[in-house]
Amino acid sequence: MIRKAISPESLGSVLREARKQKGLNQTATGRLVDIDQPTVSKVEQGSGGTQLDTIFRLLAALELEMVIQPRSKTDVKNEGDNW
Amino acid sequence: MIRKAISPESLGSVLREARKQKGLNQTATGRLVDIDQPTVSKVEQGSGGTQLDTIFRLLAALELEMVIQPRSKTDVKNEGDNW
DNA sequence: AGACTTTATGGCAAATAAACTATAAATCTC
DNA sequence: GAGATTTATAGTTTATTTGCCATAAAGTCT
Repeated sequence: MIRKAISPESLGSVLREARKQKGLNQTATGRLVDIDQPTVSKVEQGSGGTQLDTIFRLLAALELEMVIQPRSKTDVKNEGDNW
Repeated sequence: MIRKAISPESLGSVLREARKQKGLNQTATGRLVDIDQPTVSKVEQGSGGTQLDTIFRLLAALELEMVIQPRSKTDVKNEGDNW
């Protein structure tokens, strides 16, 4: 479960993973927060042109939150099965 | 130091705080990653229309990283001074 | 293989982000 | 309070996102 998002692509992967773990498809996810399926698809594929608002909408739909922190050079791996 | 970003507005605040702590102004920050000053201003004010790519550029300029995690209902406060 | 579900891609219209430049407004400094 | 720096706002232009609708492509299941 990758959680660190260092680019639109990796963020897209994180969102896709989270969505699947919730057993949702793109259509259902989008419907929760008024985003159409093609847009969800593009975000998950890592479109850097995605608008910030769309990201926060998706985070809400997937019950996720964003944390901003200093770059951890060391901490490369994600200690993690905690979700 | 708020680090949890739950909306474009709070993300803007986090970025502004981080920028100031690095002793940078909007012009200098933007120059690091090819974003003009007015755009930095808008992001810090919380424009939801900001593009994701612009956010990652700014995170890079400020040496920050984004982490996505399950929403923590409890963890309201930010245990703090570690940055 | 065939039917069904899910995801990806395309065109169109409306809305808007960002660069650029300029300038107004706010903030700091002496 | 004047002067300098920093931030906010505005107009114009270009490029792009998104919703909408349709459809193609890929994946799943019996």
